[in-house]
Amino acid sequence: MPTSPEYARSVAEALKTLGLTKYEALVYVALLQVTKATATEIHELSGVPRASVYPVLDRLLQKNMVTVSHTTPKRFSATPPDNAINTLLREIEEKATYAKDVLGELWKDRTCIEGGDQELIWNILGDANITSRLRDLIYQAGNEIRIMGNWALLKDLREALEERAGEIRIDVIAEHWEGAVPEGVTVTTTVPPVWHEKGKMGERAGMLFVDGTKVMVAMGSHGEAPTALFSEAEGFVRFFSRYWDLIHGFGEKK
Amino acid sequence: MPTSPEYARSVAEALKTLGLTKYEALVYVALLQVTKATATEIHELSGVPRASVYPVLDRLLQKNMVTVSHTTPKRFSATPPDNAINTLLREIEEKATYAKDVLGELWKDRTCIEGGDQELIWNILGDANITSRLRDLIYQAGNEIRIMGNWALLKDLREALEERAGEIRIDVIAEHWEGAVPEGVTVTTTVPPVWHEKGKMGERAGMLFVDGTKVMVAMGSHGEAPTALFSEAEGFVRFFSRYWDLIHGFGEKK
DNA sequence: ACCGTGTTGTTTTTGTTGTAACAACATTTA
DNA sequence: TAAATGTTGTTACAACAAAAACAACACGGT
Repeated sequence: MPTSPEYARSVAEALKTLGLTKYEALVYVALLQVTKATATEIHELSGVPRASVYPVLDRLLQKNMVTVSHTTPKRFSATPPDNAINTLLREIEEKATYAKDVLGELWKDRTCIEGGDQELIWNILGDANITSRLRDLIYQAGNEIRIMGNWALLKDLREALEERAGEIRIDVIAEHWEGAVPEGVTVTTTVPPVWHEKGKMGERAGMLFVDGTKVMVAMGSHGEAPTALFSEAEGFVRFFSRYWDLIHGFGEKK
Repeated sequence: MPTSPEYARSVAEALKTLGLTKYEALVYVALLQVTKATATEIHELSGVPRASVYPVLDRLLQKNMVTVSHTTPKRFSATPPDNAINTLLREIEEKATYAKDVLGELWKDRTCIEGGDQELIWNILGDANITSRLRDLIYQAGNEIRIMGNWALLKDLREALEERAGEIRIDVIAEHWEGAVPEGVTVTTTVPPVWHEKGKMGERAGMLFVDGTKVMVAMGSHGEAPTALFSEAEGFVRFFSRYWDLIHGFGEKK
């Protein structure tokens, strides 16, 4: 039984995303809590069946998470978590850059299907994903950014906006702005548009124009999982562009 | 069928270490090669059974690797690999730091079993793991480093050695040294000790002393998987220390 | 009525999880 | 010294869960 309280579960979960199995996680965590142990001790400490301990330790050896001393009986010892996890992580990051390389190539010369995809409206699901997409759009903007939204949405984009502030024109419409306004950014405060009133304040809501050709709109979830829309469709862009101008008329420069 | 040749397999492998399943990888790679596609097209492109495409796309949607357009039929589009993979990676790295935190705490106050583990000799398996361990030892050295080895072993440690060069005393014994010798490092060249002659030259071989109390010896694999030994056992340390002095007598400062 | 889409089950397969049995060895006991 | 006991390391295999592969069907549009 791990002396640790509830951490056990969440840590095991974390280790699993790093590529370990449940048993591997259990054994490693158990082994961390002593300086060394025999297979049987590990079995008692971790709750993993004794017979299963051996193959598990083999795999952990390959992964450089434990070391073995060839005495009788064999003794095992955990490598310090910092080293062990960094090793795992390096492996993963390596694969990641490789995948990025190859897939990036593949993607560059993808075949352009006729019926232009620019006319479609794409959905992005999930809060984190929406923020992530907005950030990407900001970083990849060519010459102009216009963004309007509540603070819940804007606060996670400050960093990205600041970084682009020097390079391209950035206009912001917000109910308010907390902290310093970055150099090169124009902030217009105005009465809350529709999406600010809507119930829960914590929900991200707003819209982002990039280069006058792309729009992303986050609408706040109506009970469902949060969803945002992205499009380069002309009608879609024009509609929200009008809306922007309308609101902009009300606002006051800051 | 993916238009790509043999990459397909290795990329799928890489994506799996990032937490995707086989189907998820296949679908994503297929979808990358076109600007957009319906479920049926994805099925044809990827070889994944049509019925399975839907749940797979759902999961990819959650992971922000594809977007959906709610037309009839639904259209799907891959998010650019850079963004997609970074999102995956961030998730994993987050878990990793969490695990490091919690496990680091756990490890700090592990219960010290009697029969001192310092008297044991520990085995480290695998080439990468050996290098990684050597590096860790170098970074964590308190006041002195002595290292002797062939170039195959030394060349991967240059960086680590350079970093510590200013802070602590470092002595190196090598058959030769390529490139500039870092400031603060003493290199002694000498005739190749036993392990240099042994057959294959590419194999890492050598020994590392840290603070006069810890030794790690990499012996070159005799057919088996490469193995290194680590110990703080007094007899073990003394034995190799003598050996060091012996070799050192032959060498010439450089 | 027909075709393709999207959905719902069910079977097969794979890999992990869990149990049982056993040979090799060391230690104790007679 | 030899038998008895207990532990270690291995092997085989049952149980289970998740993913993969297949089959069937309701629905909407033509």
